Amino acid sequence: MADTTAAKDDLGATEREIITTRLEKAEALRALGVNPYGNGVSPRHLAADLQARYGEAPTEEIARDPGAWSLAGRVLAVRSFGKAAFLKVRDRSGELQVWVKKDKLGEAGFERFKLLDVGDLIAAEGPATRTKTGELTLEALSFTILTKATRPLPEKWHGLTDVEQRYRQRYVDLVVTPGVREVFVKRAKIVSGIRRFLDARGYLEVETPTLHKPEEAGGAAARPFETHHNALGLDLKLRIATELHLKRLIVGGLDRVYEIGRIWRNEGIDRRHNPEFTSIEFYQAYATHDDLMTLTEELFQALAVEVSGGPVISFQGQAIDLTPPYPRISMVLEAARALGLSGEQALSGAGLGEALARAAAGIAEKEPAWKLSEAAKKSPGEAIAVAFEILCEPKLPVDRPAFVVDFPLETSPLSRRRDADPRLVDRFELYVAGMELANAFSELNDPADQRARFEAQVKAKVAGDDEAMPFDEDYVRALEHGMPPTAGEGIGIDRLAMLLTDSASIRDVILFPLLKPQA
RNA sequence: GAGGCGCUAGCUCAAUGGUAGAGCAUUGGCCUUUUAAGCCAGUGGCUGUGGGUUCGAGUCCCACGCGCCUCACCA
Repeated sequence: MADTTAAKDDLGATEREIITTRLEKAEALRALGVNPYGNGVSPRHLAADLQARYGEAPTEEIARDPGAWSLAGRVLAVRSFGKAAFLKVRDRSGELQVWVKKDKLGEAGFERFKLLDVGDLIAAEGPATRTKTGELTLEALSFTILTKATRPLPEKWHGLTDVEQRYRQRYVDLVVTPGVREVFVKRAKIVSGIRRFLDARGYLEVETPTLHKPEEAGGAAARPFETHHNALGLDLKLRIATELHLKRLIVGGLDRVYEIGRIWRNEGIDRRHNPEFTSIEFYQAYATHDDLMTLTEELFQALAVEVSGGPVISFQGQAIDLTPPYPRISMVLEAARALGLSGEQALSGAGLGEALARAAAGIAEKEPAWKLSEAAKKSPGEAIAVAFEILCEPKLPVDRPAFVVDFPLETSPLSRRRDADPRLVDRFELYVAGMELANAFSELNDPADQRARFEAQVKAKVAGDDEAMPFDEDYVRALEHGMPPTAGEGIGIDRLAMLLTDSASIRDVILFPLLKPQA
């Protein structure tokens, strides 16, 4: 019977009544010879085709054109007049009004039409016309309900505003919330734009393992998800970065490689973090981190133009100009200056402890003050990084991106040492709108140095740093075969999508963000 | 993990501690140029869950669940 499906579910009386009624309509359609879940209908046109064909053409011109247009899509609104109705229909290209009239459809056709509900998927065919109000409209000579929607859509004016439901039922969100579809179209453009950009520069797209043996799960400071392969009896981790495998390919002579792929990090969830996210990492042999700054500027400008229509974007009310060049801001010098020291003093640790204590005393909030004073116990390089984060990061430019350069060695276990100052590495991070969007460096290719850095990581891990990297012996072996001088970069695709779609939360650029199960 | 805010009909929202309401949707009636169509008449509720205070709880208290924001961790 029609209501068995509805009765099984945990529904309120109103919703059950709606579903029951719609199931009865589906049965009524069957009785009239219409399969409420039919197929085999392929529309020959899109809503956008009619707009493109007629544009602002006057009514008389459209009337001269006998064109039989054929559309299919979801009915989003119905304005019914008894023997005629106007439907708002949407397909993947846009929306178009469909005008259904009893005298055009005939008695039988109109009986079938009367079983329509908002939300149903339909196909219609007929000539175009312009209504009295000037709206381009398809006048249906034939009309079919293709798929019966048995659940009601949210209210037509306010739509779905409960963000929890929007994320849990993204299929509804995409139907009723304006702009959601556009965000994901833009996200797709960003990814394809990056591919085109790198492909044009001779890069090869590759895929590396996402299941890592425990010793492989490095390339970043993060805690991994753990899993298990039954047949091999092998504990595995989901990758936290693609870095170490991609650089093995540089050793292998592929020279320019990139991978766009999913990364998993077993950490907190907030506006800028989802446990699984998408990164692009690319590596270019015979390039330096300076080369990558230029390349990054070109890429970001190109993507802004492609996705937003110009280099100046608007993010959360702030105009941001992505036109190169972006300022380079020295982590060491800025942190030192904020502490009242010279860069040399900060790096050598001279007066650093006192300066950190002074700075901590000058901060009202407890947490950052505590972090600053704790930093005095760390190495100068680590202390500089902490001081920069607390004292300088909030002061980075807001109306344009900024490269942070001059990273201390201790914070960068895979980066190449600077020839001019071995306490620093050739590394930069790109900050836009307060978000870290990219991280890049000239790669460390000295296997002995890499071995020492891994050993330091292992020591840190033993000392309690559960984000320190494991010792990847095979990666050192690869370096021993010789990796050409190389620069590499990673970009967070989700954050880039946030930036270019003006989205405040990473959940707004991930189709199905991770949420706790409902009670 | 900590703090703040929220959870009422399918959806969007009301309701001094005193009979849970409206709009949309839905159902029935009228209507062949509407744009959140209109007019008339109906239906629809375990107020997130569980305790407590009270003569009486959507409202006050406690616990729990889910979400959002801020912070911590992090990209």
